[in-house]
Amino acid sequence: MILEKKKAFNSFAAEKGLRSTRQRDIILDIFLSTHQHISVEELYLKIKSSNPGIGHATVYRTLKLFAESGLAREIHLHDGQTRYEHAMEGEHHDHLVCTGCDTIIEFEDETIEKLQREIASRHGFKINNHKMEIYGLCSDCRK
Amino acid sequence: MILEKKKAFNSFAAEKGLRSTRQRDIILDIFLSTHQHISVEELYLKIKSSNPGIGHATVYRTLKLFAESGLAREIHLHDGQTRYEHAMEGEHHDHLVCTGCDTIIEFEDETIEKLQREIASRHGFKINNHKMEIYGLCSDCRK
DNA sequence: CTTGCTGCAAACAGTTTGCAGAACT
DNA sequence: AGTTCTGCAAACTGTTTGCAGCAAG
Repeated sequence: MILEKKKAFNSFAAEKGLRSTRQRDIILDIFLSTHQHISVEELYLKIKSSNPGIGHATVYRTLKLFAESGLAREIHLHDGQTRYEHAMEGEHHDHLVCTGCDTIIEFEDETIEKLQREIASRHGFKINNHKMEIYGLCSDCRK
Repeated sequence: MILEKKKAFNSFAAEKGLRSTRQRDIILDIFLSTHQHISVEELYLKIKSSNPGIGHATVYRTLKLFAESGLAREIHLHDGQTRYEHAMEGEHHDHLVCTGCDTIIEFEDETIEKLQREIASRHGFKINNHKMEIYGLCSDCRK
C-alpha cells in the first residue's frame, strides 16, 4: 500500500516529465511513514535528522508536488501552519480539533456530505473541495 | 442596528475596563459599514484613506478586540489572510467559496449543524466553534 | 498624574524565490 | 550536453511586539 502510493507518484512524475531524485524519494518515504496532519516543519525536522543537508525549500516544493499528484492533501488548521495529510482518492474526512491538547480526530459523515452537495447545487456551484473543522474540547481536556 | 452594535461593544469595553479612543471609534464605524469578509489589509486601506495616520498595528489589535467582544468573527479562507465578518450572537453561517471569482456565498443549514453536534458528542467533544467551507466554481465561472 | 493606547519600526514565522552549482536523463 | 533540481540565503507576506510619546480617566 505504501508501495502502491510510490508507484502512483512515480507515474505522475513520469507523466509530468519530472526527474526522479534522491531527495524526492527520501521525502516520499518519510512522508508515507508519518501520521496524519504533519506540518511542513515537523516533516522537515524528521527528514533532517536522518538526512542532514536537505533544505527547507525542497521539502516545501516536494510537498506541493505530492499534493498536485493527489497523494497528499494540504490542510490549514487555525495555527498558521500548512499541514499535509495522506490522501487516497475519493475518500475524504473532516476534523474535530481539540483546542486544549491539539488532538485531531477524523470523522466522516455521508449525510453531511450529501447535504453539502445539495446546498452547492442549489446555488449552482460545482464542488471541487470542501473542508469542515469543529473546534472544541475533547473529553480529556474538559476535565 | 449599527447603533446597537456600537452599544454592545461599548458595554464590552466598559466591562473590560478598556478606554474609549478616537481610533477605536473610527475602526468600529468603518468595520460596521463594510461588507462581509473583509481582510485586515482591505480594512486598513479603507481606514487610511479617510484617516491617514492610523497604523497597521492598531487595526490588528482592534479587530482582535471586536472578535473578543463577539462583534466580529475571524475567518480564514485558503489565501493566507485573516478576514473578519460581522457576527451576531447565536447566528452562524458557512461559506461557499468560488475559486474562479472569489465570490463568497453564505448559507446556513440546521441539519448539518445538528449532525455536527451529534458527531461531537459521540466523541465526547464540547464544541466551541466550527467552520465549513465548500470550494468550487459558481454558476458564472462554470461558463 | 497614572495607566492604557497608539504609531512606528523592528522582529517574527511561515513560505517563496533567485541563483550558482550539482545531478538526472 | 542539456535541463531540471537542489541548497542556500535573501526576499516576501501577514502579523505581532517593544517602546517612547500621547491621551483618557
